[in-house]
Amino acid sequence: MVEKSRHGYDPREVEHRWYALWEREGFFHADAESPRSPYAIVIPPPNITGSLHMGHALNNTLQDILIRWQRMRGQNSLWMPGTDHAGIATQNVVERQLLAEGKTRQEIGRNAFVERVWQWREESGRIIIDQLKKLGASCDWAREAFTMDAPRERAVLEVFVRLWEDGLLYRAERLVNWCPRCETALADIEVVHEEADGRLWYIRYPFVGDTTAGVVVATTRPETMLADTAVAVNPEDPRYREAIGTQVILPLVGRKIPVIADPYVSQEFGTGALKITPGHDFNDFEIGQKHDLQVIDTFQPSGRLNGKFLDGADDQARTRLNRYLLRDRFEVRRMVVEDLEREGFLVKEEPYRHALGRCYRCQTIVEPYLTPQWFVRTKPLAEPAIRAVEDDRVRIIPPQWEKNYFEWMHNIKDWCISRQIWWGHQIPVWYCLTCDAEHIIKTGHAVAATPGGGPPPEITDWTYTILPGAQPIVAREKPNACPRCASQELVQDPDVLDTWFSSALWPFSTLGWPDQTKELEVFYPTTVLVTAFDILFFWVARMIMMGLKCMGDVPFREVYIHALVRDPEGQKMSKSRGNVIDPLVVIEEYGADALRFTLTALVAAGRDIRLSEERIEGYRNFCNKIWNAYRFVSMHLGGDDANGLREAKSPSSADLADRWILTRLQQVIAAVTESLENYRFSDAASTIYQFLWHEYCDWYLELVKVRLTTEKDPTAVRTGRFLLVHVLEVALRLLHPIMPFITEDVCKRLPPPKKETQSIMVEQWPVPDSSVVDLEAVRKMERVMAVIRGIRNIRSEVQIPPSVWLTAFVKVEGEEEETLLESAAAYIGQLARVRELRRGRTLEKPRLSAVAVAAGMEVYVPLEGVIDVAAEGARIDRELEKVGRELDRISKKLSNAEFLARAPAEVVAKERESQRSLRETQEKLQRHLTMLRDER
RNA sequence: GGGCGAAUAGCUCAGUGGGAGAGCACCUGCCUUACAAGCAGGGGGUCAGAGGUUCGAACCCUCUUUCGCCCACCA
Repeated sequence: MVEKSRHGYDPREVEHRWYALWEREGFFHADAESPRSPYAIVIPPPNITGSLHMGHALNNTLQDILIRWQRMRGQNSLWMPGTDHAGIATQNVVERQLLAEGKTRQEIGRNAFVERVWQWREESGRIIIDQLKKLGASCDWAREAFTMDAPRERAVLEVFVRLWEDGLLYRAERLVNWCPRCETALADIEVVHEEADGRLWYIRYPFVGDTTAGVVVATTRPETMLADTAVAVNPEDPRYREAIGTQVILPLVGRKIPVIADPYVSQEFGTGALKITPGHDFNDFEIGQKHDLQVIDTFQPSGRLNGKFLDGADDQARTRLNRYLLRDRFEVRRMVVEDLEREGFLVKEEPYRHALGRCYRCQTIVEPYLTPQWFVRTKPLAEPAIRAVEDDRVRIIPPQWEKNYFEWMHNIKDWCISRQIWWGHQIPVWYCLTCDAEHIIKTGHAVAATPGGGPPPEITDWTYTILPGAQPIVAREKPNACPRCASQELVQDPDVLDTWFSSALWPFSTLGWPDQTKELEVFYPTTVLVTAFDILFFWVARMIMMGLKCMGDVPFREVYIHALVRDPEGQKMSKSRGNVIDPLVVIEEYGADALRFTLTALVAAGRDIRLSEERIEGYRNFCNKIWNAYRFVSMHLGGDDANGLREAKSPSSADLADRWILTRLQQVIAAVTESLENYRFSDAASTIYQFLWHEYCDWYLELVKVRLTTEKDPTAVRTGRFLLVHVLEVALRLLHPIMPFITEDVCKRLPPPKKETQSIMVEQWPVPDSSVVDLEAVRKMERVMAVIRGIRNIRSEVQIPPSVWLTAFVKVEGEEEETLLESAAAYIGQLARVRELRRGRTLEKPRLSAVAVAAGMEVYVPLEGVIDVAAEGARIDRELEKVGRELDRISKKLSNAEFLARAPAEVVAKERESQRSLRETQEKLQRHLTMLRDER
């Protein structure tokens, strides 16, 4: 085991050292004043709560590949980095911390809480940046931005004010998705719908005149009945024709509510009668508006019941229902069902599977909730954004995602951008306490409790609740006085903006907007955006809308959408499933290069990646292969110093192997370049893998060995040495964007000697040199390889050990073939271990010889004297007997019913497998035996 | 309910009109002086099923089956 690691590549020390050098030398920096043409990518800013997961690793590897590649191509390559304040997510993290200390955010107050989040951000919020560096990301760190730093804050406020001025913002009381745990509104796409097992309860609402009869409604949320204000049926429904226009009694509460007719109600579902709760259901709200129904909102922000459902209840009901007060909605659900059953209103209940909406941050079941919120009118923004993609001003790759984009954009709803949390950009809107006195409720919070009944606690935190109808004063900064009444008593809207609002501005806010910076002029629109599909609507669509609105141009010309990383079973990686492969652990064990290469090799557009550790190990071995190829090269450079190698400026040679590898190299350069141009990352990776391992190492190194050990001509030897270095060096440059560390390390070690501060990352991207392309040499070399394979094949079939040198005959058809074999004789000799290679047009097949066909040529290997035919025959006989016995044993086992019944499936499968492979061996031995007998 | 995608070797996947491929796993032989994290050789597929177009189909069309994802207010 100790032996094994002796010649292994150790990434740990190497990666850290080279990254530090790149950063120190400023290789990541893009200068806006540079005359080179721009290539820009803005990073999808990771959340400050985050720690690098495989999704980040993939996403940032792909961006880094593009950035490094374009930088080598001479572009002014800017990778704009930064992090996202992640409003709700971050607030939740800090709230949990507080909770562990036995405190709540309300207790410490808004200012102290926000300060605490900033403090947390200072300590933990930059972890992910260090992790990106471990991955090798070549971001322009000097430009690092944060969605809540001062320049971004300025951009956010500016956009808000402009949208307001253009009539694209409004504040209105609407039913919104509400998370009772986060106690905030959510945008529609922040609700995750998930199928779940629930129940459907059937409840009878008695008629006012005849309480023995009534209308039966079906509901999945019986607790909402407390706020019902009608029952609706379909106007066409014959069952309810009589009931329409009458009144029913709301069970438990005793309120009288009308039976109304609305075509929305389906006759097929449930009983065909629908309870209407405009305060707690989106559809019911609309029906309520149409029929002018009262809206009762009987939940508190936390999802507990307030007393509004008691309005209109009789005294008796009041007394009984008081116990629902301040209880959680699900607890009330149980109580309501119980009470309904006891009082005979519950007709039946049945299991029912339906979709539940959950908060995308905390998975709590959301409630439709009536509150005043800020909305962006999205239709006018969406139209130009749709056109931009239609016109290919933004190209989505792969294009199948366009359909999703259009689908969503065409059906876009107004975007609720206000959140009732504290961590975020506070909305730049003020209200006048004087003019709007009746629309503002002021609540005081005692920040510290007073122990032992001392003086009353000092109130330092005031909360203002802004009711619908208040007149907003929208401004970039706090106005000195109310423009209407000149009062100086102004209060700011307590809400903060949706995190995604600031994300939507990212492509231009990071470049200095609203100032007219050089950076904006040079790098906007950015070249490409690289992201996973899951934030196409959250982020990509909104960036396009905001870019067009604020900059008058698209934020990026292309969007490359990649897949998600899953575990080997195709499951999403998650901590609760315990199937997470942590990229940092992988980097520690296998190196960032191996991880990057694995992700690159596996990424196929639009298809999820199933990542397994074995795969990473395989590509770690590739690193090792490169390392050992370098070791071989360096130990064979002999006395040729760097200058000697440099003299051979144009890599030309008359040698077949040289011309072959040089041609292949040019083809590989072209192929890798083309793959990257088309975002075919996995093609680029496998092309270079195949070339380095299976052509350069497996063949070219072996071919050159022949020359280095036997050739007398110093020029030929020198050319060989030069090409060993040259081909490896060019291949490393092609590989650098994918595997930045090992390529840097090996390149540094290859001659000519490099300065410490030199780096492969600023070397030129290779360009194919057509002057060295020789397709004929490739064809010829392939034939030579076929001959070598043919002989090796024979060796293996007849089990000739490598230590035995052979005579081989090749039957050729023409002079050309003869010349080819002549010139390649040394290669064939060495690689196939052939002492004597005879060739000719009239060769007779010698007695007792094995045959192979290689590229149309027949190859014979005489076995006389090579193997002892009699002994070999006897050996094969013995082997056959052994295999036969083993087969018998397995067959018996497999025909044993008891075994089949008892043994675990994998044991049976294993037995079958070994049966199959034994049969193969048997057949092969049989063939050899037959051959030996025939030849005799 | 609407939409999208997938089905190819034991596993993971590439392959878009003419040759069925790669990596891993498996079998055999080799510690051959760069590399056993390796080398050489080998076995293995009714390209989900059915029909159609074509001289020719894994590939194009239709249907079916199975799986995955996204969107959606039928209580």
